Amino acid sequence: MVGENVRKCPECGSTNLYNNKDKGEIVCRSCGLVIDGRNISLGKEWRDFEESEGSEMRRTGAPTTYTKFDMGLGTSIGSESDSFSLDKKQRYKLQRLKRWQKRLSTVMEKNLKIALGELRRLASYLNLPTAIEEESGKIYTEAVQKNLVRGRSIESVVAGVVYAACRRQNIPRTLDEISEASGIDKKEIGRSYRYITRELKIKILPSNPVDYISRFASVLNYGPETQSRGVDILSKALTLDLTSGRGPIGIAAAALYIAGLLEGERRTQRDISEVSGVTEVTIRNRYKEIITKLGLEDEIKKIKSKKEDDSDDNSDF
DNA sequence: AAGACGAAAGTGGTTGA
DNA sequence: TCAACAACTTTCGTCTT
Repeated sequence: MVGENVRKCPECGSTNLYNNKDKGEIVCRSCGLVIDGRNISLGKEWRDFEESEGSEMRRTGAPTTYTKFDMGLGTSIGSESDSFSLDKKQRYKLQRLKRWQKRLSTVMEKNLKIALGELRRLASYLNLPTAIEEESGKIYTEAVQKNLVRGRSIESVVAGVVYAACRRQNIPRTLDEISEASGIDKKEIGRSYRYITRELKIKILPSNPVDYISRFASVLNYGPETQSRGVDILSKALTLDLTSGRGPIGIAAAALYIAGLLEGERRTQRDISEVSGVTEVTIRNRYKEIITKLGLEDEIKKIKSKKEDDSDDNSDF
């Protein structure tokens, strides 16, 4: 990964940064800090990164894109004279296309224009990679074509669509985050999200808690050991039954909490609750479940008594 | 005083009759 | 369409550090 330019990690000053495109994050290799906070507007740089990493797609003029209402083409189907050489069947097809385009451009254009503007705003606020924006645009276009936006506000549907796109690309954003970015109520987003995915038959696998770990960990200033420990705990919990039906975020949060205890980087439940968006109670419940099922109770007790005992730092695992 | 823990009641969504 | 149900939240009291 070359071409990372001159950015430095504000935490440790290292220039050894890693652009994790999958997660939409820029991470410091030395201290694990996620540098690209979602509130920082870095839209320009994002594109730079993508191009410098050899993505060919953006080299030849405007790409076709779902983030413009007509995919950026601006083409309209021509008049009769274009079709003189076509046979009957094809000409009929062409006519139908023209009718379609007319309907599309009159009824849906306005809606799409507004929606895609909102979409872009959201994506840049949340610092989402372009792939998400594309997918969101695609989904939304489908939704409009199937008349799914009727009673709902454009904004709420856009928010729901963005959430869906994030889920599909395994780039986790919580409902809370999208809610904050869009100003739409969490419930409302969830509602339109469910509606859209159901009607469009978008299959979304239950989100993997592991996807949340790295982001939460960096916000909480956990070191890399704790982070991988958290993933470790999490994957063990996954192989047991612990995850079915439970909210993945709560599980991720609890796993991180435990990892913090085990690695001596203690955070309060409230801290974790704040960054993860689930309550302390839920974290506690998952926490208890996990440690009993994984047989971690003794280990944790040991650590706690060690703290009372003396603050020796000869712990080895 | 702050954090951890847990009980009890409430909320919104899913499911099955 | 409604009731039962599970997961999660809110609130609050108690214990621990």
